[in-house]
Amino acid sequence: MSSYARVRLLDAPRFLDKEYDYSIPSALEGEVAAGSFVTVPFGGGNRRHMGLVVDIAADTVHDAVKPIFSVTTPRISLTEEMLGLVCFLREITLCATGDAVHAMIPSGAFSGLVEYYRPTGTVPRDVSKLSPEETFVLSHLSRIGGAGIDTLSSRFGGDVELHLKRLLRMGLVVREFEQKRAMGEKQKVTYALTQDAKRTAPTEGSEKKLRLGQKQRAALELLLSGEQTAEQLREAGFSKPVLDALVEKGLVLRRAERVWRNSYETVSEQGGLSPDFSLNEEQAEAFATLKQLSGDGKAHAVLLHGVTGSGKTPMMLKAIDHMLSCGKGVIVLLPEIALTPQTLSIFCSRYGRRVAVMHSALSAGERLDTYYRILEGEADVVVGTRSAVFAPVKSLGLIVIDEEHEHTYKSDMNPKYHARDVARWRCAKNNAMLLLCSATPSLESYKRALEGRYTLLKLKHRHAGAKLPTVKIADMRDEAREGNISPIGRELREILKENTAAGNQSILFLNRRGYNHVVSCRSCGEALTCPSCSVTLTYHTKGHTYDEGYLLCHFCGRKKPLPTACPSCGSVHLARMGYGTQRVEQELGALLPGKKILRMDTDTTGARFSYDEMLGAFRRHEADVLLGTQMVTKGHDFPDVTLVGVLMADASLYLDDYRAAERTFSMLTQVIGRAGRARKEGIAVIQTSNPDHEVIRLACRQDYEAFYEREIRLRRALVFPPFCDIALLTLSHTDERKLLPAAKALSDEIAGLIAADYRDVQILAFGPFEAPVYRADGKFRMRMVIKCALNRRTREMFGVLLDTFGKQKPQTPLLTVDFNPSAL
DNA sequence: AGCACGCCGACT
DNA sequence: GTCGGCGTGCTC
Repeated sequence: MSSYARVRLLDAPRFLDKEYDYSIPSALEGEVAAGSFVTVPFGGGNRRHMGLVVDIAADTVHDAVKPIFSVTTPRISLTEEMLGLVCFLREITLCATGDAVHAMIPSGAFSGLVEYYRPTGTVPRDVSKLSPEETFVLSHLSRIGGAGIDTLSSRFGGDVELHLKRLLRMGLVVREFEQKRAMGEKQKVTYALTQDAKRTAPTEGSEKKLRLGQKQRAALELLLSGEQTAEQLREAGFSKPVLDALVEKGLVLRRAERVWRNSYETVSEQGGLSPDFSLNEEQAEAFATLKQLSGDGKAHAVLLHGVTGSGKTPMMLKAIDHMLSCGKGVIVLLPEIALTPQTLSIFCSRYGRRVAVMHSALSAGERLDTYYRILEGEADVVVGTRSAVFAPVKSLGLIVIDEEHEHTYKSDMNPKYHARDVARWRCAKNNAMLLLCSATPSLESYKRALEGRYTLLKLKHRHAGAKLPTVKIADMRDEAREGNISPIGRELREILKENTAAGNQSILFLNRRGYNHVVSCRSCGEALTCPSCSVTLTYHTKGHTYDEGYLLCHFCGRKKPLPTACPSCGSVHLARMGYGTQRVEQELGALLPGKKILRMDTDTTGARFSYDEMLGAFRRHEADVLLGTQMVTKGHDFPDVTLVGVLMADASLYLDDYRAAERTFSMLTQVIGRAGRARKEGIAVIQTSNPDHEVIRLACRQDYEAFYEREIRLRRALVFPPFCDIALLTLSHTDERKLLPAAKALSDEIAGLIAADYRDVQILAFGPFEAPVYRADGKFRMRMVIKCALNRRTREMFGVLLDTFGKQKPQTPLLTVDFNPSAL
């Protein structure tokens, strides 16, 4: 009884991403199931492609069915849940199957196929037909017996492909596709003396009999003090042959055990919470509800809305404890910026080796090991960033999303998924609980909670009697009128001086890096912009001298020296204006002589843990002022911080994004919550040119409910999410002239679809217009913003759009679709 | 995407 | 006559 495998290709563009039927050769019978990864012949040339078996069928409607080549090694395969998730991801993000799989499986699990060329050995009939280069390539291949495309092109340059094509056609070489070797397991090798060796004390005397060399004897002496790892021995100058000889002589035992590459093993055990902390009344009540919900074996979504400092972390830990005690696995998602050793130590000290950490800085090997540890059930508490939502946790019982409103949970690369959507799907599949935590929930989640689709739990009181800081709004318009151009206003200046003099710490927040925000020409008024992006360049100082700086594009990261003359009019009078963290740092130095100022932004936290080291130093009171961007708003309690200053509270208020108010509110609420968490009374100074703006006032009062009411009314009136969905269509190309006709065609195509096959789909289309950053990294971008209600039909329509635009000839602008993007 | 098939111009 | 241009169409 034969059966067929329904296969989707992993390395195919979207329009080829369909199910293809393949027969299962008898050699592979029983080896192929839904979820298996296989290689299959595809296309006229029967090129080998990687595929995912999505189903096994008893028959096929096709008459010419090809057989599967092989099952990939190692035999990694997707569970039913993961297979379902691949399909779900593909449908909701319109990505290709391959993109979905790569988001879920570490790339080291099975590396792709390598193109491999081998000489056939046939003698060319007519040598004169070969070009000198072709002869050269062929003779090289004959000499070494075959080579991969990578080595060939690095040896002969990019043109090899052409030469190889000719050689291929003449039948002088064949092309094969071999599977790259998957990443190996890491082993820890230790050496120890055998019982025998210990008994006979092989130091003096015995070496003559055994004919030990000097090195070998020294190695034995070292091992007398106890077992040593291969690494330690190598450092002590004992190479592998020396040790092998001792093993051979039966004096030393070599032991190899598999180790997991776990970069967080060394994380210090300094968790901030004692293992058996207790919940306060409010928390206990909320936890009781959680426990009760999880008891019915159904899927639930809970929104935990707690004011800043209300102790959401203890709640989270109790929920995790409970799930683990029920034998369930847990995933905890944190924003990238919050995934610090301090945070991790909370989990690692509590759950020890059961914890697996997943984030973008892991090496391929670490990622693979982590994946297997989870797969094998060794780790059942997964802590990580966005992509950890795909962790193959066994019997998943809980997914926690901390700081639920953070936009980092939305991926802006393929597949453009939102971790919240994936989490919801997985919880529904597993009858698990989704726990969303935030002091300032996203409007979308809060609306769902009010509608009863999520269970809403509130923590209204700050923990341990900590009080909210006194909030002062400093009107910067007064300062400007008086001619004060300093970024630090008078009021903040005074309070800062007092606070520092009293030995207290302060945090200053400014969401702008660099020294000067813009450099513009005094003669023609032109501002300097990045040559490949339409973004003004920021002036950064180097070291301590103001004039030895450079220009940096914050969009593409390009650096260039400050020109001596204006590129558009030639004038030498270039003015550096506006301010960033570097300039504020300098001003603080002058304002607070002898005090230590710590600047924290992407420029000062390049290395992997320096961010955390800085936070640690600040916590140990090694600095008086912490000045920085976004980063200072996150992180943990600083008990000695009694002053928080926000330098440009309205900077983010007038971005042309419908979420500008939400972002500003959330950011201000969190910064203000930084001050006065402990017993000490705190002050927050909010500098703004819009002191009467409602969003700023509400944030100062930490009044989320009022903010929600205000904002949701606006969204409803203007029809913005959560009252609709937004599809962002982007056309990009290096040639600006190609963009306009393509934009027109896109707009027409949409109109055509809406008028014909998709008459049932309601949309509101805006554009095409230039993207806010029209030119980025050398490419020009036109956009359309489409308001719609996302459902199967709407997505299908956008899918059709992607297919028609993807199928066009090359040289035509690329279309991408992003549903509910994190930024407009 | 790749690779076939297919139908026109300019070269030994 | 053949080699090679890239237009069109298919891939289980």
